[in-house]
Amino acid sequence: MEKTPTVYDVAEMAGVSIATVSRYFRNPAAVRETTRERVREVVRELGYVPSGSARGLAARRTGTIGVCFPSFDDVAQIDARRLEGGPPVQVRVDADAHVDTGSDLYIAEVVRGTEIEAWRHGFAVMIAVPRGAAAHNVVEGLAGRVDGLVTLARAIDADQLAHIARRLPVVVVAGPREGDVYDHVTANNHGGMVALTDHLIDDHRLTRLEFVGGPEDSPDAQTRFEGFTEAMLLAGLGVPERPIARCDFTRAGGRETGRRLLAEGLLDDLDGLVCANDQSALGVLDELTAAGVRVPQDLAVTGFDGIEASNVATPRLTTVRQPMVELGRLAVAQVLHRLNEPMTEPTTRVLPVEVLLRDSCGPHAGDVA
Amino acid sequence: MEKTPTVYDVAEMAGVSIATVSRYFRNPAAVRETTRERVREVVRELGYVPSGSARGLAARRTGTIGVCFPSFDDVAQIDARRLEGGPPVQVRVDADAHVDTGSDLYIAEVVRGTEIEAWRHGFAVMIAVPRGAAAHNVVEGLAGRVDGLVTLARAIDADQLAHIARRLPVVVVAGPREGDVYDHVTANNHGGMVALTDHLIDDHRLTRLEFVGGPEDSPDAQTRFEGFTEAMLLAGLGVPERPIARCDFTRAGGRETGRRLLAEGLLDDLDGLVCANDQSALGVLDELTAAGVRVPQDLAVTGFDGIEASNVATPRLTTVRQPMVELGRLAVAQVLHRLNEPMTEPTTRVLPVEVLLRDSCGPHAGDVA
DNA sequence: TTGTAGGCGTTATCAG
DNA sequence: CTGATAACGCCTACAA
Repeated sequence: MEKTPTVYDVAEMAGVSIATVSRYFRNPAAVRETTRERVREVVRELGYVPSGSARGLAARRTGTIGVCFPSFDDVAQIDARRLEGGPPVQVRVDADAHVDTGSDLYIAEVVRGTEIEAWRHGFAVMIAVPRGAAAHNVVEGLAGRVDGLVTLARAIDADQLAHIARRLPVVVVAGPREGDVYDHVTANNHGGMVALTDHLIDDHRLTRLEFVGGPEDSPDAQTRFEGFTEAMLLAGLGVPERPIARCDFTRAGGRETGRRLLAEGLLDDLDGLVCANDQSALGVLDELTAAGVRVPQDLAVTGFDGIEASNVATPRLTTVRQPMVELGRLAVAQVLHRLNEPMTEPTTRVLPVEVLLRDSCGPHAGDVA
Repeated sequence: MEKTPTVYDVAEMAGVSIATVSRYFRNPAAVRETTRERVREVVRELGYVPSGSARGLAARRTGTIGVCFPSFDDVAQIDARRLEGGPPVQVRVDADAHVDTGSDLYIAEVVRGTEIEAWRHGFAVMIAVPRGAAAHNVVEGLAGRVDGLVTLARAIDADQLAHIARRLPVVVVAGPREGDVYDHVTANNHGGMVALTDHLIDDHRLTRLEFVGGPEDSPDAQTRFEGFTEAMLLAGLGVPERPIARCDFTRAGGRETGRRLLAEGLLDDLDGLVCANDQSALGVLDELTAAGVRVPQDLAVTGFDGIEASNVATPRLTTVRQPMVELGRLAVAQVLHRLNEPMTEPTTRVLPVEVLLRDSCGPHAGDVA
C-alpha cells in the first residue's frame, strides 16, 4: 500500500479546501459541478477512501449496528483444526446422514435479517461472538464501535450488558426476563407451542407426551416448555414437572439425548416427543430412525424454529416456524428507533409464528386449511 | 443515555492523567495495582466504554476485517414485506417440501469461518452486502472502516475493487480471473468435479451426462464446468459445448431449470445431470420428483458444495464438499498476513475438497473406502 | 459556493 | 510508573 491519502492530499491536489472535499462526499449537491468533477478526478487518481474512524469521531456516530450472538463451536477444536494439508481431492462413500456442521441456521437467518434492515437505513453491521477468555473484551470492543447493539439471548452476561446499555441502545432477541429493562424482540413461543401441542392432542389423539428441553438459561426454551404444559393442563392430561431431558439446541445434543432416552427405555410408553427446537428434534430423529423406531407411527416428534433442514428431513418435521429474518430486521429497526427516542419505556415486540404440520406427527387428512 | 463519558472524565474522577486511563486498557501491566483498582472503579461507576472511532483514528488501525458478499434476495420484495401484522399464531398443513428461504448456506458458512479466524486474532468482522443503487457507497463505507477486506466472488465490481485494493489488503474467495492481482482462496473446484464425473462414468457406467451451469460471471461455476468437460473428454465421451442450462445458484432457480428441461424433453435420453451447486441440484430434484422421474434410477443428479440440506434431502445428494468454514478462515488469515507483508506477490490458495458419494447417483457397493 | 478553525476521544512519544 | 502533549482524519458551524 502507498501512503494512505487524506482529505488534505485530495484538497491540495484539487486546489480546494478540505471542507469542499468533505462536502463532495457528504453532500455533493452543495458543490459546484465543475469543482465536483475536479475532486472526483483526484479521488480516483489518489485512490482516496474516507477514514471511517475519523468520520465516526467527528460525527459522533459510526453508522454501524453491532450484532452479538453465542457460538456453540468448540474453541479448542477450532484451534486444533489445521487449515491445510491432505490430498487435493478425496472421494468417499458418505453413508451416514448425520453430519453436524456446527452451524446454526437460526442465528444465520437472524443475522441476515439484521443486515437487511441495517442496509435499508444505510448502516453497516458488525458481528461478534463473545467466546473464550477474552469474551468481555470482544463485547466491549464491539460496543465501542457501534451506535447500537442487537444481542441474541445468552450472548452477553448480565453485568456487562447493563454496563454497555448505559452508553447505547440495546435490543435483545429473545423474551424478556424478570425485571429486565431492555427492548426485546421475540417470536410467539408460547402461543406457537400451545397450538402445536393442541394439534397433537386434538387432531392426533396423542395423550402421553413428553418435552425435550433446551439449555436451562434459555428464556425461549423455558417459554416453550410452559406453552407445552399449559396445553397439557387444559386438555386434562398429566403435566410433566420438567422436561424429560435437556439438550443444548444442537443436533449432536439431540442425538445424545435420543440415545439416552432409548437406552433408559423412557420412550416405551410414549406417544410423542415435543422438542424445544428443530436441531435437537432432528438429532433425536436420527437416533430413533437408527434404532428402528418408526416416526410418526411409533412415536411422534416435533421441533421448533422452522429451519430448512426440518423441511427436507425424513420424515419431514412438524414444527413451528419463527420469522427469523423478521426478528433480526425488527431488532435493528428498534435499535434505530431508540437512537432517536432514547427516553421511551422499554418495549417487547412479539412476532407471529406459524405451526407447520408436516409428517413427523402423523398424517393430516384435512385438519386445517 | 447519559452524556457519554470520555477518558478525560475517567481520568479526572480517578485523579490520574488520561495517559494512565489509556494504559489501563491497552497495557494494564504498566499501571500500578492500586492505580489500576482506582481506574477500574471509576470505569464501572461511569459506565465508560472506549470509543472505537477515536482509538482507530489514533492507532491507525480499526481492528476490524470487512467481509463483503452478494445477495440474492430481491430488494423490492424486502421493502414490500411488512414487519408485522397477522394473527399471533397460524396453523397450516405444510405439504410442499419446496420452500426457499433465500438464505445461502454457503455464504453463511464462509462468513462463520471469517468470524472464527478474526476472533482468534482479536479482530472484529464487519459484513456488508452491496445491493441496490447505493452499492458503491456500501463498499466504500466498509473499506473505510476496516483494516482489510474479504470479498466473495462477484460482490464488488472490478473498478471499485481496484480502487479500494490500493488502500488495504483484499482477498477474494473464489478462483482468480485473467490478469487478476489479488490474493485468492478457493476450493479445488476443478479437481473435485473431475473426480465426481469420473465416479459417474467409471463406477456407475453413465455416459450421457449434461451439466447444469451457474451464473455466467461465476469463475467457480466456470471452473466446475471445465472439470466436467475434461473428465468427459478423457473418458472418450461426447463433450458438451456448454451447459445444458444455467441457473442462478438458488433452489428456486434450480426448480425453474428442472421444469424447463422436463418440458422441453431434454432429459429423455440422459443418464445424469451434473449441477454446478447443491441448491440448484436440490431445485432440479424437487421438480424431477414431482414429475415422477426417479432419482437415481431414471436419472442421476449431483450437486456441489456440501451444504447440510444436500445431506438430508431425499434422495441424499451426491456432492463435492467445499471446506466452507476453512475458506473463510484462510481468507482472513491471508488478509492478516498481507497486513504484515504488504509487498509479496499475490497468492492463490486452493483448499482440498471431498467427493461425498451418497444416494442420488446410484447405489455404492463398496466403490471406495 | 467555498474557506477557516475548533473540536471529536484516543494513542504514543518523551520527559520526569 | 505517570503526566504532558502532539498527532490522527474528518465534520461542521460560521464567515466570506
